[in-house]
Amino acid sequence: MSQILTQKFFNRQTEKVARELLGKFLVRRYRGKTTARMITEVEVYDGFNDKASHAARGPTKRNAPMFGPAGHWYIYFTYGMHWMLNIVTREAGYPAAVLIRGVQGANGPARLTRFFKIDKKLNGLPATKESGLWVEDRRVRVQSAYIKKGPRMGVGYAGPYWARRRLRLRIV
DNA sequence: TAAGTGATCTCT
DNA sequence: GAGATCACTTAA
Repeated sequence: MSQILTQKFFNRQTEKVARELLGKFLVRRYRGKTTARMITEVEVYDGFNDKASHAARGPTKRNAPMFGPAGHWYIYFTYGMHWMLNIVTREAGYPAAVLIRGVQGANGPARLTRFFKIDKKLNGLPATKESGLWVEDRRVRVQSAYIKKGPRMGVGYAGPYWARRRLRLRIV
């Protein structure tokens, strides 16, 4: 039995969503084939004040989905070759998202997007079957003892406070 | 440890 | 319009 996560799931506190996303399944339907992998690692980017977030300096063309409603994808291109996948949380107007950094068999945010054939075509689309990329609850329970929190990767530019906050969660 | 790679952002 | 930056990966 599996259940597709709806907007309601994502329209909550970002840290809570991130915590509960661990153990859920990222599901991709692409050219007639469906692939699913369990989410194993995520990072929180929450609010206007988070200096590590793209939203820290207000809305731009790129980060627009972060300011939109929950349950939509925010996908951006970086380092000239990598796509990053985020799911938007919280209500419209409040910029927040969870970066999906790893699934079983594809560790690393850019590896996972390559694995699932994810690019800008999905940016801004909702996490539903219609868009071809969504998240399912397949009743896997991840106990807190198996979740490790640590500082987010590659955000040293955000200053010590925001760089050190333990907003990266992964299953160990 | 460092190179690769190009869109996006922030100034001029 | 130019220059810097970048929520990374790979190969060494």
